[in-house]
Amino acid sequence: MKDHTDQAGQDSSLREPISRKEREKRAREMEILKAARDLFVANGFRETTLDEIARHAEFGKGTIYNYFASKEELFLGIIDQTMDEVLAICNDAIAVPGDAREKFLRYASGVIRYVKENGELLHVIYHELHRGSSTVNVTKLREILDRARRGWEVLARPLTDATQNRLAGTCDPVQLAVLFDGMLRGYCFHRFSIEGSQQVEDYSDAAELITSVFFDGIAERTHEG
Amino acid sequence: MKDHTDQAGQDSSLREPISRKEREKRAREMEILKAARDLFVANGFRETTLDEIARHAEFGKGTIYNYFASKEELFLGIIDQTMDEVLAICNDAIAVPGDAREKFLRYASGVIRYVKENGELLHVIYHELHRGSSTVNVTKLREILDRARRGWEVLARPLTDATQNRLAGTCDPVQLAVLFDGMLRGYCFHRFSIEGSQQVEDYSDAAELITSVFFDGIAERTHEG
DNA sequence: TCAATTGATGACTAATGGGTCACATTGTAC
DNA sequence: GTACAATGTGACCCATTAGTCATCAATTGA
Repeated sequence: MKDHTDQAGQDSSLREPISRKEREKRAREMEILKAARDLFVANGFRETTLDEIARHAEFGKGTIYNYFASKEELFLGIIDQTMDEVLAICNDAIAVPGDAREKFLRYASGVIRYVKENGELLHVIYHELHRGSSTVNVTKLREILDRARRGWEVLARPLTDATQNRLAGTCDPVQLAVLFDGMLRGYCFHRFSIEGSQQVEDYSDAAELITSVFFDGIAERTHEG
Repeated sequence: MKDHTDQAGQDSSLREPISRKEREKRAREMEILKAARDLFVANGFRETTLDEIARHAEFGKGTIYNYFASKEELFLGIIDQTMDEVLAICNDAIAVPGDAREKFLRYASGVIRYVKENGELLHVIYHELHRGSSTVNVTKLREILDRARRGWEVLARPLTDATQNRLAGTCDPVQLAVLFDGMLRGYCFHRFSIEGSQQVEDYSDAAELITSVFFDGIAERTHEG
């Protein structure tokens, strides 16, 4: 899906219907998305004005509307990107060779890094999802929720194996993935919002702690088989 | 600083500085808080207008301002109530006789019930906390965060005992309480927001699952001592 | 070179909603 | 009953902001 700019008129251009104009349009679209995202991350969705976005993207306000029909649509574009990225973290994690523990460890450090870099973006999105009705068109919302679900399903996959998860027969693995995700987000909230993120560069300790709690629990191991 | 209008001159009124007027004022104040809370729970903070609150409380809009200086102050009043209630759940939980596991089980079912009854109130509050700067006066915000912290500290207390927590020496028990809380909120988000809360009346299963994961982990127990 | 088409622009519009205030209503004192 | 205080009220004010559109600039094609 990459565009190759064969300007000298090679035949390959027949198989490449994306013109320069189209490419420039796309590039500008990405530019706007990028600017909007920066501001949403920093200030939240509702508290970011279109004028700010336009100024930050170095476009006129009217221009934004040549690319996105509304502020909501712009936001949906960003959600799309984000969901893709999070899903990528999931897929990357379960591709790790080894047992479920190692996959979850990778997922944990992936998410922590992502939240560190993207601030409250995920939180803002979850907040919007939370309150379906008013803000965002409902069918689009369903679609987004489905994608969130898909992420959990990917994570749950290694947990369906009884050798990886003593509760495999007892409860829904997706439920467990949700709990793991909850711990992660709880950690991130606590670390980056409550305590004022004092420049700790390495979060692998945290990822390991969370994974360890999830798989081994915090109780002293007794010798019951 | 209370005015005591002991009109009939009984001696007992000396020991009772709250006049009828004062009581009625307080009652009306609570009435307004209740109405505002209903709407915030249903629709969120920003999306609730003062006109709606006034209409729902059956007062004129101007009257609201005789009791609260601003919409923000009204919201802070609700946060105060909520923090008290959550702290009460914490204290109730650690008062349960038995080991840490039983206390946490109580906490879990308390929180799940609370979220079920109060909808996204907690989420709305956390969302506002998240984005300190703009919305809410900063010193007040610090105070609120401190109260959240205090809840975790209460929960962490039984975890400082090494017989209750194999990680007692290794990591901060407050951190662990945060993780537990994260699982709870993850669960609630998933149950009440993502999946459309199909009338399940009993959530003790969930509370038990979460507690079990937290204390025992999901890994198959091997016989390593 | 000169239309013509495409696209950028920001002053403007309309709607929203927090906050105010002059007036109305109720309660109290004598 | 009258005067006075305290409290309730909603029409109004004004700042904010999503969205529009007449106008302008750039590019294209002949």
